[in-house]
Amino acid sequence: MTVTLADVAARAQVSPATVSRVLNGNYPVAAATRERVLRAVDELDYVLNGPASSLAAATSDLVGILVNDIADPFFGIMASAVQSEITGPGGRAGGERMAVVCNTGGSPERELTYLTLLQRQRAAAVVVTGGAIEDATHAAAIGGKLRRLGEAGSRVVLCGRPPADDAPDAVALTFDNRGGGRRLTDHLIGLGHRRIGYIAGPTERTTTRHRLEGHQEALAHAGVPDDPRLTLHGPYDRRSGYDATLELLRRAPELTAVVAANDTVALGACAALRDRGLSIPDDVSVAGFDDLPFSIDAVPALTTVRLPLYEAGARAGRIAMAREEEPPGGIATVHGELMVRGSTGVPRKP
Amino acid sequence: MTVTLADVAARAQVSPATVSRVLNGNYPVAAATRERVLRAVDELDYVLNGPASSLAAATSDLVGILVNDIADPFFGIMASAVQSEITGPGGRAGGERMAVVCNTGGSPERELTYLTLLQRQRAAAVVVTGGAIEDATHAAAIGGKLRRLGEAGSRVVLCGRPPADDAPDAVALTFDNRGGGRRLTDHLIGLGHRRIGYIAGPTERTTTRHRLEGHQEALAHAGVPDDPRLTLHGPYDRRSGYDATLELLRRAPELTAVVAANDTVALGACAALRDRGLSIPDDVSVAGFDDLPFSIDAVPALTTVRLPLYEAGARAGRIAMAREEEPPGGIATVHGELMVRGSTGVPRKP
DNA sequence: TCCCCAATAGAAAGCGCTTGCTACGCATGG
DNA sequence: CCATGCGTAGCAAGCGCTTTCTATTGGGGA
Repeated sequence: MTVTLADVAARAQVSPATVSRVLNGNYPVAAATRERVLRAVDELDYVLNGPASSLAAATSDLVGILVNDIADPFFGIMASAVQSEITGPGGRAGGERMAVVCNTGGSPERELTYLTLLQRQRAAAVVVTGGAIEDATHAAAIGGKLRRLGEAGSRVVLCGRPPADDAPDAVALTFDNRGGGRRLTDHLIGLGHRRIGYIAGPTERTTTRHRLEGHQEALAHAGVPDDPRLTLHGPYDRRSGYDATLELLRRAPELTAVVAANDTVALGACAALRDRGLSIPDDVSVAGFDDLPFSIDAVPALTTVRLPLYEAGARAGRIAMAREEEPPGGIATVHGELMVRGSTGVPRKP
Repeated sequence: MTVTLADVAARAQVSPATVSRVLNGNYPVAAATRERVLRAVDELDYVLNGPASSLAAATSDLVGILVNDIADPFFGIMASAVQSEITGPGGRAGGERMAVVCNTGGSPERELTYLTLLQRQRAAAVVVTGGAIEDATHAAAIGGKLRRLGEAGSRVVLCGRPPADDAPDAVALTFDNRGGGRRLTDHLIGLGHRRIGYIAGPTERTTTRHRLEGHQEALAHAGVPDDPRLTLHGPYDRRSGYDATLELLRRAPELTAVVAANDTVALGACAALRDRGLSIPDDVSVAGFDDLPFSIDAVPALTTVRLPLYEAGARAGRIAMAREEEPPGGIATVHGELMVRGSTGVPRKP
């Protein structure tokens, strides 16, 4: 029914071995023979059987990319970058690799499930994006899985996630969330803000904690008291920003600035302020994090910390494909850049 | 080195066949035996070899999702929806399926390459999103590929793309782009607009053509002359909206409304208008298409046509998994909903 | 009591490919 | 003129799993 290597071999009057070698191009085959084989492939419309090939060769062309949420451009951009780098020469059988983008929803269980699935597929490499869950049990489970993946021959790269203790051979490209958070709040304090609300991400995530720590570091450095009532946690979505802003306004009407966990949350914060009739930045300044594409189109444009998501993803992809050297020690820090725009300004209130 | 089925079998004191049956759960195995096998699996930390399994069973757990651009939420949302539906019970070996999100960049060549790769992997199903290229050669090539995929046992579902002539068995969930475009421009005409600029997407794409046709239909219906100088083509990005708006303003300063090919383009249009000191909607109304999450946060909020991307993707996923019946004739039209918001209003100009 | 069938486990034949090793030429050098 | 060696091609042994067919039970109806 389906055309197999043997059919092609028969048609080209060579052995299956020769056909395989022509297709993989890693063994000398006389030009005339190759020609004949290629013609037969074409005439029969032959398509290699991936599973059979992977089984025999004990490797596959699959590259896994774990993301928390594909629908979120934060992850979409990284995934797109990884993907753009993993395709190309160097692969077996056609040189094309396939990216498997796996949506974990941020759940460690699903993360684990997908890692097992990738291990099952003998993935050539795995890129894990997004912050880690801060739970010893989960961290150990995932770290162990990553280690075993590495041992089984998959290259493991963490992108935007701190190094995993249990997977020492995994390369980590870590975002400097703490430093970015620090600079953002430094900027606000520099403008004169003293009462600053902070809408953090979900608890128990490294990203959330690091950004918040940067914020607190800035407050401490400037001698501004850190009122715990001004820090709220919530998911990384617009709604959370909206609700939290309303709550902050209730708790501290004298607030002059709101720092959001990321740009999406910041957009929600802006909407809440507008609905309350407050002007940005005259009444309240707003700052985000990530600098996603839409942030510049907010009105006023959002002050934020730009994370080079595409560049980081591309680098992760290259490292995963061994086309770029690993950073020394397997760890590199990716810094963000403060983008000062219209949404932050000097506080008008006394 | 790596643990195999045979190792598990040895440890559980059963035959490999039994282990396989326990894992696949499609053959009666006594509870005690199953128990013993499962324990051995656990103790040995066994992970099934996917390629071997796929080879022997002649099917795989992979589901391909083709998108033009993962970084674009339009596709991200659909991909995420498809993914959420393909996972779950009914699958072999653990019941987990893997979504392979493939970034085609809108190029028919890459589309073809990925389809071949999926065929190679014996994908269980393939969901193709996004508009088709209107080129007879490419359409035939892709249609033929889809047909062969179908013949090889993969279920093929088109999501947001018109039916492919060459792949009659592919299910198609088509967006009513023409109707949406029609309603959008009807709305503007109803407000009193007569000079309406249209920033279309790239030429030769069904999506572009259909939306534009809807616009023209509305103009014709209202007896408004269709000035070809007011229609510009460009990619589906912000930049295109920005540049095209400037150009439209140059060509027709008396313009009172701009319809953009999608929300991202509309955001660019808004930015251009703001930079020109024009107010929205008093000087110029702006409308988008898709209703992506950020559209409501534009200032003023964007009038647009909401496409139920998540619902459509989810449905495509279910159909791909044969968990939902195919629409009659294999074709269903998904309608958009006009969302009237602040970015459109009665024209102020005479 | 005996036979037959349902329930369960095993043996073994592949699935389609890769690859180490072997075999065959033919040109070259001693 | 024969030994040497390089350049190609073929043989055949798996890779690890699934699944058909067969074997072995134990139990219930006749």
